[in-house]
Amino acid sequence: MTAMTTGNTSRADANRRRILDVALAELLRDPDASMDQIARAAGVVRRTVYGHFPSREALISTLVDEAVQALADADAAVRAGVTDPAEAVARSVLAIWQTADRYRLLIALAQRTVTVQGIRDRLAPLREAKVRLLQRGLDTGVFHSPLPAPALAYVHEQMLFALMEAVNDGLLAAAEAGRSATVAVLTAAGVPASRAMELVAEVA
Amino acid sequence: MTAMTTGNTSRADANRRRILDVALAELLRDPDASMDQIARAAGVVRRTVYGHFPSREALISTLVDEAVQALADADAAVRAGVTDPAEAVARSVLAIWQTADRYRLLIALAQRTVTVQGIRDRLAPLREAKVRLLQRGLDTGVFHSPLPAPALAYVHEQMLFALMEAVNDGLLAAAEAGRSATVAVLTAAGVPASRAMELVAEVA
DNA sequence: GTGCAATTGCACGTTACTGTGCAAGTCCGT
DNA sequence: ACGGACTTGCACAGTAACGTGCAATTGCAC
Repeated sequence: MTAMTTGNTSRADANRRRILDVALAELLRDPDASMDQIARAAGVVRRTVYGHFPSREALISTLVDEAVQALADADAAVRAGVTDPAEAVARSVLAIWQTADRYRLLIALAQRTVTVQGIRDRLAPLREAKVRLLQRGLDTGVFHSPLPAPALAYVHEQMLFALMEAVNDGLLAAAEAGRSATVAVLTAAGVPASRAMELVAEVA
Repeated sequence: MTAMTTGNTSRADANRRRILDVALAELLRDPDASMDQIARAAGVVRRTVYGHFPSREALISTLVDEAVQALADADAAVRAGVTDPAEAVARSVLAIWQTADRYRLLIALAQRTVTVQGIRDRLAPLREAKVRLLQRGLDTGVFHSPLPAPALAYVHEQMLFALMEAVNDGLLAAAEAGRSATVAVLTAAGVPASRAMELVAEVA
């Protein structure tokens, strides 16, 4: 197991990649999944995982980094000069939905975790941007809610969580899920269902 | 430690009660809280907890039973001959909000848990009732959503979760939280914000 | 104030997981 | 078919938690 630190052989890279993918799935299913569970699920022995990641912490940290990156990218795509808050939210939700699993991991870990110090911190910029967006919508009367913007942001986060769960449990068709989720989120922000559907049709 | 099984002395009862209360709080904070953490938080030694509950499993199970009971009671109060689905939902949310912590424990444990077999089962009747209620609202046009009733039920659950979190984090005034939450949930079901506020004012 | 239940303190045995070391494989490019 | 990167298998030490037994102690109730 000596090397692997230089890691440039394709075989090792493929394994590393598979371990990360499987780890994401396993940790989603059970946030306390052991290294052995993850390794076996990846078709590899525990010892091999330690060849790629020095510790469980490091593995999860890598996962979190990738997730934050994916989210930031998705978010950047939204910020492309959209002025209407409702449209911005619509685009944002649709974008996030694409990286649903990673988003979900982040939220799940950020909710309750001493595990990786600073998930909340790394998510903070995104959260704040979202809050500002919602605030603007509330101020301009595009959104209507008795909730302050930060609370509404929490609600949106958890709604997406709920809808991913619903897809997992077969309660919601995966094909339609993204659009449904977007309409649901807009509706929760007080946008009339009719207007929400218009927007989604227009954006998607 | 011999006895305690007969448990009728007030001291033991008080301890048992306190352990349960503290355990609820600790498990809410960290679903993986150890028996030692719980015991210490309850101002008691680990060994004493085992005097009251034969196992961690049993302790949690008791907590779940109490929570389900509290929820069922709250739900029963709602079913008192209310025909309008929107009003029923409003009453339901307000009632559940009263037992927020317990509800939250249930959802948190039910989401991810091999721990106690059958939390989902024990919650199933309540979930189904909720789904039927939502379905009726969708059918009669009181609610509007692209989501099927079961998915909407998930969303409502998670919304409450998010709002409790928001209260915890000081983003939402505790005094107003119940009413705000109710309006938010109704809004998410596609009830216009104005109508939702009317309803809440009327019910509360 | 005394008695008995309840609590404590401590010492176990058990299980499960993490992270590491090392020797023996296995796979792939060349 | 050779060599080196990668993987496996196994063994190990360290840690943390569960659940239990027992003797000593505390504190209510009467």
